[in-house]
Amino acid sequence: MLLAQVEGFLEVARRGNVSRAAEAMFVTQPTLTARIHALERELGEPLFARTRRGMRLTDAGRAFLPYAERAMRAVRDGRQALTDARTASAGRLVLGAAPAVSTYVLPALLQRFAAAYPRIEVAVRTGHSEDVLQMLLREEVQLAMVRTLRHPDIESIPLYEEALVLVVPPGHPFAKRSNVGIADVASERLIFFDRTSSYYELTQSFFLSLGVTPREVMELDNIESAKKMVERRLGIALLPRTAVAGELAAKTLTQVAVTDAPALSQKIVAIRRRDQGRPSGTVAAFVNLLRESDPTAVAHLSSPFGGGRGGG
Amino acid sequence: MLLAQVEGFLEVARRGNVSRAAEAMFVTQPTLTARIHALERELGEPLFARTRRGMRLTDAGRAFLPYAERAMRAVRDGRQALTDARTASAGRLVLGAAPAVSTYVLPALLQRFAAAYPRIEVAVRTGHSEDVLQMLLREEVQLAMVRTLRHPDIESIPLYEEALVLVVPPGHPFAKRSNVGIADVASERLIFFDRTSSYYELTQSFFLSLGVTPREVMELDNIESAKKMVERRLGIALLPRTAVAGELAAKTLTQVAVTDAPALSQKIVAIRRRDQGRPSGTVAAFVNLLRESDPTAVAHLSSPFGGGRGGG
DNA sequence: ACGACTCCATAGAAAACCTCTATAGCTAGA
DNA sequence: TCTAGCTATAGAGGTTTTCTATGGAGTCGT
Repeated sequence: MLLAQVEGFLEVARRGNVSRAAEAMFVTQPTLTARIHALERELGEPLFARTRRGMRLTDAGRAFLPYAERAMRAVRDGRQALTDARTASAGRLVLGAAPAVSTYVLPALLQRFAAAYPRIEVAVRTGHSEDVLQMLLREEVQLAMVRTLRHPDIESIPLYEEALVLVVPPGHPFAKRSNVGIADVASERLIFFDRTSSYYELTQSFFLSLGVTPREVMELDNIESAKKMVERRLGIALLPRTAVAGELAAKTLTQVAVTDAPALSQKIVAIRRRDQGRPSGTVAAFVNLLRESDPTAVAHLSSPFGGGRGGG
Repeated sequence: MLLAQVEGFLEVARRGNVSRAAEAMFVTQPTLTARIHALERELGEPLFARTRRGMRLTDAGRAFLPYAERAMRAVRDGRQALTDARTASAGRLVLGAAPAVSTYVLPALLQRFAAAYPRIEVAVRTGHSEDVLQMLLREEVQLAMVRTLRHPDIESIPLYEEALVLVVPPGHPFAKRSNVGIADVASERLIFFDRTSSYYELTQSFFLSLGVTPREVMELDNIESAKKMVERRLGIALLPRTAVAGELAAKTLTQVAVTDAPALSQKIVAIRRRDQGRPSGTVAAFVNLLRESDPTAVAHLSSPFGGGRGGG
């Protein structure tokens, strides 16, 4: 069965006249007649009753009609869906993101994205970078924003460098001192978050590499809680710059520079399955927005502590 | 776009491998490759990313996939619908019927029909014969059961002859007399039904042709009410035999033969649009049932008064 | 009643398309 | 380096499709 036959069937059914239908379809009447005949032969039943006035649907034709319409509509909609996806005017985008990205970076990005592409439906799956990588490999997400990872089947786009900054409650002694060293930090009550997260590993090895052993006071499984703990003066913490931007601005937390330690930061990248071909449609639209956002929404989130600026 | 291309797309998407998909579709690999290429060219976008291991859907391909499936399903279901209709194993049958047919003849018929073809959905539109004819011409019904009508665009199948019989309440003087003449009838209180119905016209001209003028007592717009009136001894009536079969059996009404008048009856036919081609599927199934029913369910409804027996 | 008109069906030739076999190109893995 | 497994390509052959031209049937108007 050919779609041209189905389409011809619909056109003839609509107009009750082969000649007009043929004209409308830009073919000759014998061509369309042949298509109808072929379709009837294949279906084993006349779809039209031939009358003096033209073609009328038989009961069989009437029974087939809704299915023919459905098939043509499916094809038409499929074409439209591709056009939409190509122009990114509609479609669906499924993103994966590490928790810090999901909570502190994506909202602003998605706000801009939704404004630019209102008809694209966006879904976000949050998880630790390694878990998100697995989602990507299983094709549960199309694009993921995580810390730098290595895997043969993915390719990465550098996004930005996220600094871990030392935050203390307002009025904390460190806030007034001009010189805070890593040894000072290690002797304070420290608040860490999420032992299963890469941040934990990163911060631990940071201290170890500097020859100091932090005095752990508290470990929480999410950044929000850690911030609250610092605000309640239960300790100080090294937290992602993006996660404390609001509190720093509101002066409910104070950032303290550590003078004798290198910048502590982590590269955030967008990753994608290498075998997925060129990013197309919705993904491409989002990636473009990421690039554009770099000097603005994302760049200003880069910390003066680590100072890094994401590649583009 | 060809359905073969869409089908090939689905098969390749399912298996992730052109060669296997080709094998499954009983074509060679280059053929299927060509189909995929043609589809991609027509849609203006690669649907697959070619990898070492085979073919993976691109985002575009994934976007198109549900539509392709929908289209193929529509075609498959359409084929099935035609098969069902041909074997009358499923489908829809829309009948038109005159009130007396709809109320007194169809129930038994449809009961048998539903038993024979349980998956056929039946709808009945009731109206006066002329109205039902219009429905048929407007293709709102596929087949109609009405009194004999003449119209160039319809063809008729004789069904049965429906007699109008004289019914009186039990214990009525007529019930005991061996000889009731038309003059006797005309002098009784008569109950008619529905001036807009053909029955009214028929009964009126019946009396007129016999030179008697009936004394009309009551006119009702439906047969059920007329029967009730007779049962309450408000008069006697000429009613369709099929409509009083139950009451006669239950002896709540008594049939009286009129000795000096010809049979009064009306031919009931099934009509169909002439330009609809051979009755197919559900309609054919119903027509066959009508024919089979003639000696049984329908024939016994023919009245000993009129005595007519529908043609077949 | 006749002729023009409209409609679908058919014939035959030309063109387009599809499908095949054979083979190339590429990559991964032994 | 060689083999295996994948898709892409080339070119021939054959089927299919499409066209123009015409037939045949019936309707409508004069």
